[in-house]
Amino acid sequence: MPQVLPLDSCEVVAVDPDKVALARESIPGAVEAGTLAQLFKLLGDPNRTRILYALLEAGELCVCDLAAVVEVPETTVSQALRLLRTAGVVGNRRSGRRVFYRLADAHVRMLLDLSREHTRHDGAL
Amino acid sequence: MPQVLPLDSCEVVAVDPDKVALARESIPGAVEAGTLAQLFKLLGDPNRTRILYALLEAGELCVCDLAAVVEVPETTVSQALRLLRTAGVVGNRRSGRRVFYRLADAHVRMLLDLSREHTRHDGAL
DNA sequence: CTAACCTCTGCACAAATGCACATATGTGGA
DNA sequence: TCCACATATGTGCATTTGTGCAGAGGTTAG
Repeated sequence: MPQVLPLDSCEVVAVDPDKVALARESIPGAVEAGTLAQLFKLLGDPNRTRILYALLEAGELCVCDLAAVVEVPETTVSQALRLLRTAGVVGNRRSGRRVFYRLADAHVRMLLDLSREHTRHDGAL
Repeated sequence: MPQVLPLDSCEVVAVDPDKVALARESIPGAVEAGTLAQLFKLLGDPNRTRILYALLEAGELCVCDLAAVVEVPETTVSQALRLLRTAGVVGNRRSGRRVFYRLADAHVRMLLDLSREHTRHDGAL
């Protein structure tokens, strides 16, 4: 029967040791997983979600217009944009007193498209 | 949770009324945004993230092997899988005492691929 | 049938998160 | 210069979320 070993012993009794070993090497490490999770967490709030889809549709919007689209106070929008900006999900451009925001890159756009298609195709959740 | 304000307080002074009106019609409503956010929120935890990438690599794994790959207690894995299962992100198959989990559909797989590529391409965050 | 095993679930506590208020920064016009 | 406007930031509170423990299904072997 399996021998009791320190933590890393999990794989000794693995049902499918090959897959386990392979997966262990391939999956994101703690750091990369943290980064990925951070990204997803940012998308995991209805307000931020709607802000991003608004930018996906409109291309570029200032804070006050975003607030109008999403129907939340400008403060909330600004807060959300700060997080998204810090994470590199959106970029901004200053024009006079206003600051216009846009999606950062094509990956984000594809991500949003895919996700919406997913939730529509099979009503996940 | 999102909060809805009286309408007139926001949209009257829109800078770009056309875009605002267009975006307002196109973006996910409260319900769809909630569903999307829920999906992203599920991916927004390092443990769940690694579980999903493990399934992406290995194709199918039982709970105990997943615990070995991700290096967390089986209880934690089981909890995570319950959430993912409920949301339709993963599916499962029973074989004897074991339950094997897999990614639910191609959308999820593409989502994971895209995301990892994104965080690698430009070190987002 | 009983025992051993794998997985699932409810409960409780610690930690993280979003929101709104008040206030600060920065910009353009009188 | 001073004021009005657009956006940004810091703080506090209410809520949510993740995790581990203990015990409950459900399944196979003896």
